[in-house]
Amino acid sequence: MILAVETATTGFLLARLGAEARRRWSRMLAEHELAPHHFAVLMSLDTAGPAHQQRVSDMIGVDPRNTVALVDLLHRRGLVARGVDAADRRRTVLSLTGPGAELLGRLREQVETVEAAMLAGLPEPDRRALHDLLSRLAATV
Amino acid sequence: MILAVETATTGFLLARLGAEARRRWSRMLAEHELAPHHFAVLMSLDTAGPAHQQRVSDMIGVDPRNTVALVDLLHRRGLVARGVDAADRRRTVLSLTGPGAELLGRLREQVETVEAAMLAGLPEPDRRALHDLLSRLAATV
DNA sequence: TATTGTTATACTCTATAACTATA
DNA sequence: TATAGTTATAGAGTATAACAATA
Repeated sequence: MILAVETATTGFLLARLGAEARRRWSRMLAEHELAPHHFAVLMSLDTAGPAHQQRVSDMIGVDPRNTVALVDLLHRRGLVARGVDAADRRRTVLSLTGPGAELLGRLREQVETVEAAMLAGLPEPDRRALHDLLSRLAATV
Repeated sequence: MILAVETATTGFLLARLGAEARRRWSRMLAEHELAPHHFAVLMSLDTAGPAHQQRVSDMIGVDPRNTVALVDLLHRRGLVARGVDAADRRRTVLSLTGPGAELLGRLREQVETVEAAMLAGLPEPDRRALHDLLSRLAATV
């Protein structure tokens, strides 16, 4: 894959490689009849613990109105539970169910395999450096 | 914007930040009635010089069939020229027109402003390191 | 009055299938 | 037979507007 690397901006490279990562996730997750965003919801709940729907939306970068359908599907499949926050009854508290956590574990392995293939062209120290830089940028954006 | 940074994979961070970069590009380019991919086509032609449509597709990561409409719009606006490759008449050679190059120059400035804002949370040496790592990864994927 | 979640909807982006013209 | 470009179209993803319940 040849890219306009010489004059490409950082944002362009992020968008370009992000789309590629998404495509690879997509193909893998399709076997489980899930989209990348569904996996992102599961992953964010595993990281943050039970969280309000809006918090989840922020974490995965999906607008709250588009998060509704994502959660609906996961809820129908029994992978996440919906609860009402007693302190603020407007809020829905999402949490991983047992089956949700179990599936997430298996998905994570497959995702790591797919990503390893995509990042294989970069030596290990550089892969770690890239991950670190992306994490720090993500925390500020 | 809080992110599931701790357990996020590199691919997730790429997709997440790539989508954010695309959103910011989008808002800026909308003033010129262009989409991110249109700008990417202009940028790739500026980098590679006259190029076959399929080469452009590879560079910007858009499927050739979806590139057709992108080029149609740019061609209608007189920003890119379509020519036929004499050596292989199946091929369309795309090139920047004068107005295309002129508009690209102005767009590039605005894009750089938008991206600077997104990357502001990262110190300059890290921004350079990130750009370098992304470039090298892009060359291998 | 502001915020959380929600619906309906329109729009954009991406992918599946198949055609044409050249090679 | 294979490849470059194209069309049509369905599906997935995203954004605009507005609403009900609660704060």
